[in-house]
Amino acid sequence: MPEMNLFTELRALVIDSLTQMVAEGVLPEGLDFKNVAVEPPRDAAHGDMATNAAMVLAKPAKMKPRDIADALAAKLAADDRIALAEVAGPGFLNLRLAPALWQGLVKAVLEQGASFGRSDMGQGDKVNVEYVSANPTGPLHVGHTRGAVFGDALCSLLDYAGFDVTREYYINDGGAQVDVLARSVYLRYLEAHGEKVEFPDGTYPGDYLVAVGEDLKAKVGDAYVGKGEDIWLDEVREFSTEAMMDLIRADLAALGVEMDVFYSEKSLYGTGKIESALESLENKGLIYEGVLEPPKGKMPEDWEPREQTLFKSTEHGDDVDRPVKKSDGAWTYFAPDIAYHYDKVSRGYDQLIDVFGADHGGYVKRMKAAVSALSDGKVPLDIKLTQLVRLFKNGEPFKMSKRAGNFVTLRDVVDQVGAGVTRFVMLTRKNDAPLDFDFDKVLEQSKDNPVFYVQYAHARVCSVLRKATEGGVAVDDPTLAGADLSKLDHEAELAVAKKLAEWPRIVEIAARTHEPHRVAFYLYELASDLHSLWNRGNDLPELRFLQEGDAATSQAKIALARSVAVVISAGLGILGVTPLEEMR
RNA sequence: GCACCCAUAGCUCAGCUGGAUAGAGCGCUGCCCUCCGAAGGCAGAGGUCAAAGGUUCGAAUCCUUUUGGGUGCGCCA
Repeated sequence: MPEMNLFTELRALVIDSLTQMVAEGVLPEGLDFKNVAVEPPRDAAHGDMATNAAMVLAKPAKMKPRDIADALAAKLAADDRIALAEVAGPGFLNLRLAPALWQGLVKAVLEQGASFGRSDMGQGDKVNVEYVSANPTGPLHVGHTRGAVFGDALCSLLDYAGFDVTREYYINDGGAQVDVLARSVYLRYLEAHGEKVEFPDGTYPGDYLVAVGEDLKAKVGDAYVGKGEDIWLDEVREFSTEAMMDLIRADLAALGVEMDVFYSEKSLYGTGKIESALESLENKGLIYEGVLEPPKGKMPEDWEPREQTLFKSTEHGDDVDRPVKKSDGAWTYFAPDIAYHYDKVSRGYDQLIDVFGADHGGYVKRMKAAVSALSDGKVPLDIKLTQLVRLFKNGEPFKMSKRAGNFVTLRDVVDQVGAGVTRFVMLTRKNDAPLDFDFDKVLEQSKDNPVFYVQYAHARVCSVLRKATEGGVAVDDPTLAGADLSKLDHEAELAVAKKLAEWPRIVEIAARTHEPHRVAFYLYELASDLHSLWNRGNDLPELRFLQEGDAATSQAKIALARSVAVVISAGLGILGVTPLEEMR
């Protein structure tokens, strides 16, 4: 496959050179090169890339770092890709690369287009990412929105990095909350029949159920009026959860999120799935009857010791063992969760990822313990927690009472600022850090608004392409890729190429750490570099992308600009944001 | 009480497998532009990376303890 990751390419060169040095007797046999890194130095004055090889190997080779570095530098300098190799500091080897390498990189971007930066690190491994999984009791709110955006971007990122990804939603349709939903809908149904109803505590008073009550009336007429729960509960529950899932699917669609699998919790009951999952644990000797100690320091008021069926999760890293059956013999919520993850493991995934809200942090250990036990430690489960979203409007906290049922919904946000802006902003913070979302600021057209700044860079490039075309200069990608890129020799231009070179590396780091926000930050930096070059064109006309009357030079410079747009477009694609071609 | 997450510039936050003089935006200070390649540009000041120990050639990053904040803690999902 076509790869243009200069960092891995250069690392391979360094390793080759070290291997040669071993063969020549300069270095002793049996060295481990695993920790040898080739990275961009923090300070550009230190060159284009730096390697720590000499320092890492000094101890095992029983040599001075300086001596290793000198020998390695001499070897590397012989390669025509290396313009300069010099030893610095405690033993760093700083490399300056030949301009042709950077020019070749621009060409590679244009040739590979959207797949420049794709990685095969995933090796086609099957990954299941469960996200959103909101209770089917109402529309999605802002908290869900962050989880949805994060999970979806993570999936795209993993796909881009060569994993085989399944996007999955777990429908909590098996617990008491769907009974509450059913009763709430029933009240709306009575209301649709002209009855005056009140919503007691413990029901959902939200307006969004009015239409569901009316739909129910349209379907069954007055068949349930004046009847007891035993008559209507099952039917109404099913009718209502389906209605809610339709609502949720539509919410997700508005955000541009499409799931591959919706997995029903209810389907685990009465089908033997929970039983067989627990049997699997039982066979490993991890199920027993016992009494838990009360939590210290926070004694529940109605605590009394009870014997329960427990999962020995402490054997797999949990703090205490967890009950899987209530004292009345019914399953706890944890039991279907175990069965669900057992099912995921059984479906042959190499890796599982769960995206939860931060308020579920307490379940991380027990879920990991369960998956570890169920898969005999073979399937890793990573759980990503998304922190709160704090809403603002014009710098003022934007509060709504959830109790009243008028919480801020995903729709509220998307309708006001658009799906693209919503998605990008939700990814401008690490998943485990709280996020401030200001309805006004995210639409601001200025440098401190990353969404705008990145889109603006893309739009600017498109504008140049349009102008060039108007001026009769061919700017299709094949033509640009074939341009004389040796004309790109200005330090300011090479700086942009160097930033482009980081893209494949960013993809791999972000994919490995499961942190899509790194893509958003990188795009901001790339956009910033483009704007910086653009601005320098104000003072130095020779840095302008369009060179009047010189098609060849224009094409070389536009090739660089176009490369930036290609990478921005690819990056935004991962984030699920559509790049803009103009912003007037 | 216990567990998990967090603590980086005045503010909001990045910071890769541990790597060199810790970065960005805002704000502040100074200079420049009034162009239409636009929704400003350039430069500067600003840091005990919460504290203390430890590991290491090297720590914001890993380990331990402490302080301060958030979340959660048997029959709610």
